[in-house]
Amino acid sequence: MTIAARKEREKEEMRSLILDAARKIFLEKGYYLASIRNIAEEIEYSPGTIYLYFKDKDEIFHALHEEGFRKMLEKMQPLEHVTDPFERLKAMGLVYLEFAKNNKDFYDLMFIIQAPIKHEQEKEEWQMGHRTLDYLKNVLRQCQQKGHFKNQNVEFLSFTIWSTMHGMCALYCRDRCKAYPEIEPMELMKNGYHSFVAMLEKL
Amino acid sequence: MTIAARKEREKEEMRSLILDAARKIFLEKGYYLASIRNIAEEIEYSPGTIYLYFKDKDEIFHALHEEGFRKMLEKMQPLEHVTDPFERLKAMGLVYLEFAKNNKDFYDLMFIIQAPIKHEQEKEEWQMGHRTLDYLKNVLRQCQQKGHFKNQNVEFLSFTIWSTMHGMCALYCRDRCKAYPEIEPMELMKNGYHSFVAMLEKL
DNA sequence: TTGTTTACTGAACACTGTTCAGTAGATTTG
DNA sequence: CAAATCTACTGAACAGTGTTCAGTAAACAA
Repeated sequence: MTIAARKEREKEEMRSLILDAARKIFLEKGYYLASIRNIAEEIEYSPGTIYLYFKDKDEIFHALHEEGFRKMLEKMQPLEHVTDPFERLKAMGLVYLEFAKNNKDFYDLMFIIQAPIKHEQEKEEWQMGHRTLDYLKNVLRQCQQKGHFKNQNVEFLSFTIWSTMHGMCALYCRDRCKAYPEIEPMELMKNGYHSFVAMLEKL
Repeated sequence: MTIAARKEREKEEMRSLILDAARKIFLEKGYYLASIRNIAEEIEYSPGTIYLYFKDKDEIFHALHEEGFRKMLEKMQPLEHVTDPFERLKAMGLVYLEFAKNNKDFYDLMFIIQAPIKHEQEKEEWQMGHRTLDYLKNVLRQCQQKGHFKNQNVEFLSFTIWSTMHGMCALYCRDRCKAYPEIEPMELMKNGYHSFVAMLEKL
């Protein structure tokens, strides 16, 4: 059994090796400019080898995609301990912004790049998305119980909030913040976020 | 002179022909999947011909990019006649949303896809962006004179508003509205926008 | 009619994702 | 231990990509 175990381990290690190289190349060049040959060269194997561990380029991409979501959810975990729902909502926004700042390329890969999506993968990823969105909606409902967002529909409000956060991060990732040459991108994001929180507070 | 004039005209016509085909292919497949050979086939010329009219694939892309901005600014023109600045601001948002809805692929091409940008092109496009952004900031300042947005910094507020609008459109273009399976995408956008306007009104 | 200019072609180059026959080495069997 | 099998890997091949450029045929000027 020890041999089979070792082989299993080696297989897992090889997958990691490929994924590490892929992460580097994908985050450097983006989906379309990253090539299998680049990744193969990085780990000093032939291109064909990669196909022994991943079905195609897309499967590698989606493995990284999932990794990104795990990374983000990890950062969100500690917020469970913030009891006041509005405070938790505000903290969630900051964590989101912070994640985009610290993992610019990951954010791009997770939320902006659209790689050809196979149906099986789609399901899994939507589950991830639904869970996150449901969490947001719950926080909003809790806020409503505390008197916030009177007469607001949680579905639409959650979309607005998601849009604003995503919009900021998308503009940041694609360097559109240059449109404000006088202001540091992160200062812009933080203060833009404060503007938005001010709106939420008065709503 | 008539011959030279005709040649000039023919050259212009050929450019248009290429651009028409390119628009079709680019909007169908996106930047990376659209190929010069596809475009050439569409107009029944050899691939080499296209390079007699455009420096490279990028130049074609940016010609379409510009076309998109002209299209959008055209839709914004009539809003000059809305005298109340806050009403104008609200109308601008709707026009923006409407544009993304009616020109989904164009919006994607204009605001989400990032093609390798050459420095010369960058300048022109930033001018476009700066002008639009300056216009937004001016409207916001006029709103402030009418009592809106007290104690708000126009720079940051404009970024927040831009982010929200772009966020909605980006989620729409990349089919993220599916996260709300019960709600029609455009209903989501319109109502999300109303949520946002409600916030702006109270700010 | 001859010479020149112009518009266009399509083969070539270096790249891409992906497949698959072939191989060298590790493992199992007799 | 030797022979057979099995496994992991290779790298050439295929059809595609953007781009270049020598060659050509038609339109124009002399």
